[in-house]
Amino acid sequence: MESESVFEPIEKKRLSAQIVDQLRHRILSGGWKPGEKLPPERELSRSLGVTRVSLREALRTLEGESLIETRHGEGSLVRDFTHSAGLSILKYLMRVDFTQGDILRGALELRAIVGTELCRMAAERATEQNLSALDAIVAEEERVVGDPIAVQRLDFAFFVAMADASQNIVIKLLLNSTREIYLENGELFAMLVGPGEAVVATHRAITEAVRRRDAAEAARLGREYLTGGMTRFFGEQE
Amino acid sequence: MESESVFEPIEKKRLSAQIVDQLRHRILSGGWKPGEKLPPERELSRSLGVTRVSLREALRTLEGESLIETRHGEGSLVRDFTHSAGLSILKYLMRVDFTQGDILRGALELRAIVGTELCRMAAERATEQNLSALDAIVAEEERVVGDPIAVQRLDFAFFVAMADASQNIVIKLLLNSTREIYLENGELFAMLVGPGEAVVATHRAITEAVRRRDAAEAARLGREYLTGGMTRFFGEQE
DNA sequence: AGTGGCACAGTGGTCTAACCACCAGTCCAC
DNA sequence: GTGGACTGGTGGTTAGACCACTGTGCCACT
Repeated sequence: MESESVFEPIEKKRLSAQIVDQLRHRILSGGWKPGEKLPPERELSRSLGVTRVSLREALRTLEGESLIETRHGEGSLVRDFTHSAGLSILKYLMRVDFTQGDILRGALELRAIVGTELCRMAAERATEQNLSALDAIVAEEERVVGDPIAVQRLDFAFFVAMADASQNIVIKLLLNSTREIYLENGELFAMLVGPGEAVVATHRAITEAVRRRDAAEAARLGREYLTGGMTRFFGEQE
Repeated sequence: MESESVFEPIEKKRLSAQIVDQLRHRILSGGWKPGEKLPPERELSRSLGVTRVSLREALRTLEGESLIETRHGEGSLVRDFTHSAGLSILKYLMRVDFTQGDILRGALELRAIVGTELCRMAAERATEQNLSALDAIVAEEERVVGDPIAVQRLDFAFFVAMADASQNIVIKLLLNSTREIYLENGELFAMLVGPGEAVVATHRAITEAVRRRDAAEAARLGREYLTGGMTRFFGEQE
């Protein structure tokens, strides 16, 4: 869709965003442990070389991610993200090497589970419009089949379209949570899904199964497709 | 575990949190449409009767939820949450009646899908420690079996313990995203899961299947349990 | 000894008022 | 027509002050 520029965009980030990055990394990597208190805002802002205003904007973001909890008159506590945080932190968790394998494996497992049933639901409920959207994506994939990254991006678009077809907005939200992970790790996922030709063939087969309302076949194809990468990557799956 | 007080806790909320509630509701209910620009900060803060500082803290939270996007020199845009937001907004989306049925149905479908496979994975991977945790929850359930809300809370705890047993932290994060929904809608879910005795019986059966490493049976029990409520609520499932 | 009231120090919450930085449109000089 | 300067509108950041809440310890009273 969009053309790719040769140049990297210049990164300009708000102070608060930079602070968030720094503090979040510290929390996720265990530099601050659950239950521990952050330094007082006045002190922390001084150490960071910013004003309390900027720091506080950052704290609101971290609070939104359930990584900390701020209490008036007491201070800010680090929460146990394994118990409090949602999928929004997955992206950052994968950057903190630290058991990265486990996290990737877990993500792929969830992807396979949900993706399989997604195919089933799409086959049961897709409208003509949904089918057209799927067709359009497959056609576009055929056009760029030689470019692994382009195919991998369309692979994500294909599943978003399937989520639309499933008429289940909750699954769409779940997919949204994973979009950036998918797009930021183009090479990794390009390897996982295999050669472009195979991807397109599978997508076409799934689309046809959906068109025939053959839920069982759609689910079978989806499952095979989604577990294939895991097997290729981790060896034998359990 | 914790004893229940007779009194409701006094609600004290930060200004920024109140602003977030108000703006988020406006976005999710369609009062501001995707692509639309929010009023300038100076103007919006004046309308709300707060300073820019408080407003900006609120905007950082909304940005973290991917409901808006703020650009230096331009303004803040409303994003299309169906395309950008993650599961964190599900809780609020359910409060905006507006197709509430669809959202609940979607959430229950996802719950059934993931829960079923969760049972399978737990059976394949649970440690002795995981099994003890499951036993403890079932025992506690037996103690409070007459109190539907208490049972419903333990139902959630049971699935968290199952997620621990699955050794899949990504699914744990997914569960975290739904915790508040579960706890805030005690009566609804208490009705969905059925009478306490049945809940406990199922949990015990699942625990035993996990102990025997009988993945197929665990999955079957889980599936039956999780789709039961949907059928009861929505009538025949597809 | 137990109770309630009070003062104090530490910390988050909010406000004010500037000024800096970026963006888009306009107009002008070359 | 191309590049540069100007300008108005908007977000980003700063500084410093003051308000509000929490926990602690002391004290007076019972």
